Amino acid sequence: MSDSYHHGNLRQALIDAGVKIINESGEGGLSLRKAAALCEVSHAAPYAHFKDKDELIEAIKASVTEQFMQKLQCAVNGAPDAESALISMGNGYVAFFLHKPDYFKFLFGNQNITAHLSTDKEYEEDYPPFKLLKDTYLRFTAEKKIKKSKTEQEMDLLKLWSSAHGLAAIACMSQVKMSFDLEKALEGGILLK
Amino acid sequence: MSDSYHHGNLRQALIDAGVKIINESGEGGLSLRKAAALCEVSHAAPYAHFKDKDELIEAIKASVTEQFMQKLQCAVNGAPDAESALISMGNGYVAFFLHKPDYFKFLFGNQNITAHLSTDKEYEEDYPPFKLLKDTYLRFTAEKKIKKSKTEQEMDLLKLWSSAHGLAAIACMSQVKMSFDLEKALEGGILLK
DNA sequence: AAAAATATCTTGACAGTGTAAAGATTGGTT
DNA sequence: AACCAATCTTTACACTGTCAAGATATTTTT
Repeated sequence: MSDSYHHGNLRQALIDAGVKIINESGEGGLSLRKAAALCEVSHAAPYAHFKDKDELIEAIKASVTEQFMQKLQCAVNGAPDAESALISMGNGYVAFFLHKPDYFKFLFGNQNITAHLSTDKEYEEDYPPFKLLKDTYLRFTAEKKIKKSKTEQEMDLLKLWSSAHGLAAIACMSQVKMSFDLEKALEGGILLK
Repeated sequence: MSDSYHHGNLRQALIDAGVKIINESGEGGLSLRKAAALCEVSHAAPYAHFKDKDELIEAIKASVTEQFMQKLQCAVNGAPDAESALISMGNGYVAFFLHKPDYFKFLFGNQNITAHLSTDKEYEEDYPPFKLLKDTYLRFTAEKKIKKSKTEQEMDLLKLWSSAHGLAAIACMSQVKMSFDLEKALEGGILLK
């Protein structure tokens, strides 16, 4: 808390600095030393809180993923039933990155994410957005009393996830010219017919 | 051709060295100096052929994209009609990266690709794989005598592309556990029902 | 409350990186 | 034969991640 030697909460400050740098100059502009400088701290100070540059990047990703999850959770919570929750979650998935393309590149640029398509096991270690998708999907099949084999369920999940993710990828990573407004098209149901 | 000072074909040798490095250690292991060392040339020699590291990377991407296009073109050429060409192109799209996940990360990790969804304009500058998709799709609508509005066509293209791309992304960038064989599922028609 | 242990931060150093400038070597052109 | 442009080397610099050693503050122990 004292202003001189100890920062007080350098760990979180470094994460916030990282998010700021990514918003301003993308992942390419992110360096340990710049983040440290933003926190007015020496270039080696981060090593008291992170083993690696990678470990800082992981923490920044977790922070951005929290924002992402908030948006997805909102979309799910605002839906009257599981079916429309699935749809508005997909729309929220794409819309989030449509407004923050740099976040997409940062999160998925070279990162590995853990996901278990299987629906009959523990999957607490799943990538949180995927876990939410799985839960919502299972709620959907329950509400609609849909009976599907395990493999069919897994394929449904894979299709749901990859269609939303693919649309976000194309929209964020490519210079796509189109005559329609993608955000409006989402509401119109381009994702899930 | 002489062994001493001039390399002979350093430009292509650097590109090949880059591809090799990416296959062995991913994009993270790629540096100008390592590529130069592989060609047994000084660390500044690449600057006679490439303005930037980025320019070398672009050239490497073009080389990998050629391989990719070859696979897609094969898939299209081997199909009896445009409809099955569309399907087998999508399968080839995913299968290519399923065998070379590092290529996916390298090509789409942080890169921008140009694509014009509009079907009634010149689009020679489009990303070649997308151009092939667009051509095949137009051939398909012609064969089936399908009449669609411009917007509908663009949305079809976007859906086709993003579903294949999304599936490849999920398969390559994530540690997904599934109980079925994705490659078999592709042949079974998971992509285009 | 004093002392010891720990967490946090600074300084200095090193190898690896991209890139620029200046000079050496070569092949092709006139 | 003389010149020119292309190609390559050498040298240098700023920036990066990381480590080691030491300084300072906080917490724990006695």
